[in-house]
Amino acid sequence: MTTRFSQQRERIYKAVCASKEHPSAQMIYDTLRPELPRLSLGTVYRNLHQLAQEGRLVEIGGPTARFDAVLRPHTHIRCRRCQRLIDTDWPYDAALDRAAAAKGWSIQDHELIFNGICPACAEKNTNI
Amino acid sequence: MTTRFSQQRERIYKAVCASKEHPSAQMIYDTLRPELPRLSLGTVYRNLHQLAQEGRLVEIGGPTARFDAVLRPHTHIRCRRCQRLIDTDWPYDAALDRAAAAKGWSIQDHELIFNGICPACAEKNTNI
DNA sequence: GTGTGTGCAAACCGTTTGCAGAGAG
DNA sequence: CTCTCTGCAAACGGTTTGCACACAC
Repeated sequence: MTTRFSQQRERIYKAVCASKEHPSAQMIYDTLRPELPRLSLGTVYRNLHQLAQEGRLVEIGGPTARFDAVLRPHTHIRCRRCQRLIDTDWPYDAALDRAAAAKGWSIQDHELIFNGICPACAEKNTNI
Repeated sequence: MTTRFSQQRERIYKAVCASKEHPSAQMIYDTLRPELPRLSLGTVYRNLHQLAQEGRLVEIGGPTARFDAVLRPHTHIRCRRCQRLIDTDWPYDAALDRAAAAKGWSIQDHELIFNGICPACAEKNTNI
């Protein structure tokens, strides 16, 4: 039951912190593999979930999960072309949660994700 | 290239419209199977995507995709226990999109999903 | 008749899990 | 020594795809 220290867990945590883009499990795996050649993807998933459960990371839902070391609630922008996911400085509005707590639902939080095209993709590909 | 009429596509579209909860591909398949015993899940997926591309449906992202026949932008509440997904009457704030169009991103829209526990689940299971 | 749509099954991709062995305490 | 964590590989669930046939036009 007690959580022990593990080299892999710390490396995974640091990799999430170091990444500007909120990485997926696969991205972390790819990043760490050169340094930890025996690392397995299962270990990455297990540790990400444990870190999320401990509250050291936040999991951002989606077709493929992304992880975020910024714990304060905030909002994201996602690029529809390259799937890049970054923070907005648009503030998380806790008033929304209070207001939405109608209908008998108990609201815990909300996810606000803006969809669009990032500058890099817009430049690369003018049409379509 | 031209889109032809298909019995299945219309049934799938009507099934999404008829469902109060925003159904997943599997839900639609289960709903229609009794009436169309030869329907295949692949057909459901293909038609949902085509309907979304034609703008007759909207796809709501998530670990498993959900589909919505309400085209006007609006927001959702999701139950963390039973995964039920319903509409909020909380208005979609287009001002957010305009405001977020900083940093050179071209914002198309946003997804605002409240997470919480629905009344039914709250009643069933007081703890955990 | 031409070509899109369908059913079926296999493939695919992200994620989870069972197991035996390695490593932390 | 105990018990958690790891690597590996198999399994899993949602989704996509290749193929031959059916059906709309």
